[in-house]
Amino acid sequence: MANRKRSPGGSTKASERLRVAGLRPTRQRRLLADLLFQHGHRHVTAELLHQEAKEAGCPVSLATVYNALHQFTDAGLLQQVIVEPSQSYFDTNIDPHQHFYDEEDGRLTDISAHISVSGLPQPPKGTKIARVDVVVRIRRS
Amino acid sequence: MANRKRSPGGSTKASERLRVAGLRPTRQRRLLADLLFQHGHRHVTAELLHQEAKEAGCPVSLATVYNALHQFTDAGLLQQVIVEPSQSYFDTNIDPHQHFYDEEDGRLTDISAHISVSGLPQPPKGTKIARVDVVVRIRRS
DNA sequence: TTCACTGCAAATGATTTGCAAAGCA
DNA sequence: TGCTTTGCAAATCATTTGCAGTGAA
Repeated sequence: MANRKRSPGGSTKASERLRVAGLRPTRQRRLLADLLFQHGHRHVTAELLHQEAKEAGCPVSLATVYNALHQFTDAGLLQQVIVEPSQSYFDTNIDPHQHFYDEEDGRLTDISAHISVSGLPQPPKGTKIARVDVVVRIRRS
Repeated sequence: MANRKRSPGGSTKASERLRVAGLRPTRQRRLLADLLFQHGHRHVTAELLHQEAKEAGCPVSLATVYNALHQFTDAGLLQQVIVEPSQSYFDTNIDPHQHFYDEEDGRLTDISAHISVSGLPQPPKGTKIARVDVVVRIRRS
């Protein structure tokens, strides 16, 4: 590994990101942030991330992974994607966008094309639209 | 109650619907079908339907409610709506349509307006689009 | 009579929680 | 040091399953 400069507190990219988000950059959170944000956009489940941490030689408790995923989401670093009952996905792409979801292999993919949804009615009175989720469910032909 | 004609087997509307769908019209399934289809379109959870059966004076085991909901769905009488991890909703409206979902009170509403989604890209090769789900998440202002 | 269906209770799987020990500021 | 965070194990919650008893054809 190349030596990487870091200040006494451990100011890597991940630490920076965490600090900005108002989260104390602990060892576990730094590792998870690295796994999540180091290589472009990703879609992960808690189980998967937990597994990756273990494989990275830095085991983190599953409970901590759950905590971190929710803290990251609350801090606006992640977005939760709901496509299955009984399993949560977290997306490192926090811009408004849509997904392909393959029900057969449980794989989630960002749709890069710009999709427009027209004809949306007014929301019921007393409410406003918080978000419009579009999930395109696909199957092997 | 008005007296309602029924053949020996119990040919109510519900029985008919079940028979057509290829499901044996048992007492429990008839009750659940009545609760579901008697009064226009509905969105129910297993827990809610179970509760309603109990209140109707015809308690049905929760396991049976789950079985029935899935059998009805497989038979094309219901559609499953996924808006929350950890809880399944079933919709008696099986036509393609979209939903408002209020995250605060967990209420699901059909969108009656015609929504069009344009700009959908080709699905990944080897796959085809099975369904496009649109969920408009709303919040109290 | 026979095979599908139901009900119960136990099993499951994802997620959460309580609490003592460990870690960052 | 003091307050936050972690890890473990136990608790929860929705859902599923195994299996013996029940019911529809």
